[in-house]
Amino acid sequence: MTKAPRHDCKTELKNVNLKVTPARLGVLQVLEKSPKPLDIASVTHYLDKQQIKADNATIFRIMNTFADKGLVVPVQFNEGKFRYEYAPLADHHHFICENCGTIEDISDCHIDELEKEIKSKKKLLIKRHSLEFFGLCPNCQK
Amino acid sequence: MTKAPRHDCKTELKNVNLKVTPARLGVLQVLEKSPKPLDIASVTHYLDKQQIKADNATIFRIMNTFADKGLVVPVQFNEGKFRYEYAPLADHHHFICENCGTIEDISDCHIDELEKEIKSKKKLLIKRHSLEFFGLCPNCQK
DNA sequence: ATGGTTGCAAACACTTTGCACATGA
DNA sequence: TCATGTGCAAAGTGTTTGCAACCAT
Repeated sequence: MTKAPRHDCKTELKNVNLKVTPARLGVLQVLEKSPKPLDIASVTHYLDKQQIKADNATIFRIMNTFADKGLVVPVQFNEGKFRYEYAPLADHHHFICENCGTIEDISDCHIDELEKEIKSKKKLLIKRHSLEFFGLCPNCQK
Repeated sequence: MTKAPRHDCKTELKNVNLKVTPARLGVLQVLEKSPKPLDIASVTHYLDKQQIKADNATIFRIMNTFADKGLVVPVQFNEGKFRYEYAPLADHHHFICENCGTIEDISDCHIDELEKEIKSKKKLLIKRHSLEFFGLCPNCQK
């Protein structure tokens, strides 16, 4: 699998015809370094800490733009809100603790084979899938 | 002792210690007969047609109660709202057309094996999972 | 009789939008 | 410069909640 150049968010933005602004850079950076999908509140908090001033509406707009451009993937964990995951990191799945909300990565899912099977059976064009597991993490089982 | 019919909604409600009311019966009925998860608006619409008067807040409350009791499973298809599926029908998966919103059932997913694998590797207690495929249905590919 | 249910309205959380101003290329 | 991006405030959804009245058991 190919990896994007590591520290070049600017190029990444230019590649998809987006102007480089502080808010966009900040959002892209935090998403790239986050091991789990982030909600808007978390992104806002990160930008605050970085002294990057950005309205909530702007962050929503940025996320929607990024999603359109394929930079991020919106996901929902039955929380009633969206989270966003940096697209190149999005080819794995998640376990969500129903008690404390901890999110853990799950990989090694051979869904691809399943997708092929479905494609051949029905005439569906599958672009992506989401697979989440819900339950209790080790701590919350006690 | 008279034997209850198989799909007796009243009995189903009593079994989980819920009082039998017109709204609850209506909600349970429409969920049982629906081939796909329904959002609140659809349920409201159905109740209207059946001349069952019920406030939106009541329907939300009923859904949450049903979810607590395990009668229904809330699901999200990245639409920004919840849908609800009658639990006994919920052991399959879905394909959602990103263009027209059509929902199609997908079955024959052997995720169970995967779950076992994960359980043995990590100390996670998995209670359920959700698997959705997104893409274009036959009509929208044209 | 009484506790569980509901209607209503208000509050909430999340997300979108209109418009004027600011900014990157 | 000029199209694009942003801040602000307002509005739009979806969902929850407080409280009084209501109703199933």
